[in-house]
Amino acid sequence: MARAGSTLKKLKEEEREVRRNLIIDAAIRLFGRKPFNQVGMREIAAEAGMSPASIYRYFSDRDELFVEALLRESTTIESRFIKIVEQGVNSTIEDVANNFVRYLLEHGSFFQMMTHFMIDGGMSDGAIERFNVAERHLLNLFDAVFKKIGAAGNVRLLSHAFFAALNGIVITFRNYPGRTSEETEKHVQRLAALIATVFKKGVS
Amino acid sequence: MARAGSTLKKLKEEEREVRRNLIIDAAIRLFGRKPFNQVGMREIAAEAGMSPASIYRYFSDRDELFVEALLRESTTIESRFIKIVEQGVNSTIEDVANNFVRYLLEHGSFFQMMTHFMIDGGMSDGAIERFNVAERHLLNLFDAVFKKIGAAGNVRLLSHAFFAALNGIVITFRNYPGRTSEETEKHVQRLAALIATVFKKGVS
DNA sequence: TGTACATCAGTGAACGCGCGTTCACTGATGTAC
DNA sequence: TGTACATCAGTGAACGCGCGTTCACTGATGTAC
Repeated sequence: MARAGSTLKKLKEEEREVRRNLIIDAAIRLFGRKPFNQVGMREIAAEAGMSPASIYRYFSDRDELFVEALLRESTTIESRFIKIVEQGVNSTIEDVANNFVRYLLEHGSFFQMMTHFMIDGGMSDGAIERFNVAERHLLNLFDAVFKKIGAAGNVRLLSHAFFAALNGIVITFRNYPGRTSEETEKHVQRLAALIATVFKKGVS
Repeated sequence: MARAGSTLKKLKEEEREVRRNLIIDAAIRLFGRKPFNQVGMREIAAEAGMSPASIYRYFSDRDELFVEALLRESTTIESRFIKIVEQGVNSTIEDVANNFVRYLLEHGSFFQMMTHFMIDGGMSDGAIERFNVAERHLLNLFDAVFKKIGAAGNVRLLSHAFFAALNGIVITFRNYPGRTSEETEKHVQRLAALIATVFKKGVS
């Protein structure tokens, strides 16, 4: 009895988790389509196929949902780069730069949430800490790449500059007026390649 | 009579221009203190010492005021860098990088408006064009600096990358949690100096 | 197996608030004769 | 110079809307005996 009961309880919890993820997925999909502060609870609910009130069965408020979404995407990008850097045999700076900006361009959701966090701020302390953990993991990977090419001096500082420069490229030229999205992508990748080259030549 | 009349009319117009500028000044001051979308018309009115309704005697709507404010700051930064680059005898890449990030850190207003424009978009076509003119002037100055140090290849592409990298540094580390504003400033300037060095070594 | 009760996910409608903006009015200044 | 009228900047109060969030309820599922 107790066994059966606890199994059912577990199933219930799992189902609940599935629902929760459905909502996060819906939010992430919408952030990929439009700016952060133009995505409302009603729209997320519609995208997830439920009523706005239902979301509040799973998240205490808007911020909690957004933080979960950001953290989920942070984990995704982190594991993607672990593969690229640690498992890839020829993971050059160019590869990393190219993959990073491609990720930002493709995952508009992550981009929107990250920049909103950086510029407007206002996240809870716990959320900030969790986001920073992911960011630090990414920086560790960058460190490894710079060490591999024999960079001199403070490697972490290089990673900071590299990370920030790539962010800046995407932020500055992602919405450049009068360009098609193909042109934008191409330009951003050219600039990312340039940054990679300049860093490669400049740090040794 | 006609002369006196037109003089008075002119004075009226000048006075009107002064009032208009008071409002823009107030808006810019507020953008320096808090994120873009947390500055409302009521607050701007209070800062300018008038009623919210009065603002609409000078600007047709919120967007028009914000665009004027952004363009004003764009002109300011432009003339500041014309001085630094063209008149300064020793205007190295390092100087430009340092001045640029310092400007962004000090003029939170320009930073807020620029990033809002880049990330959220949604400005009128005319405003975009005017903003781009200012941006292009800045890039021309960067071009001149790169030419001076004998950069090879596509100089404008270098300027794009340099501009974007510096933007990225400020955006990424301006709000870094757990740091005082002095530490932040120092870190940003260190990274800007690093970017300048890397570019200097990497482009020749 | 059947019945009475408890639990809880889901929801349409409403609440409360803040925002950009407009309305209807006042009062000061300029103009005409 | 005095008087009647026009213009227009300025404004307190209100409008209308959209948002995050909560309420009060329904109905399905699980539990006890």
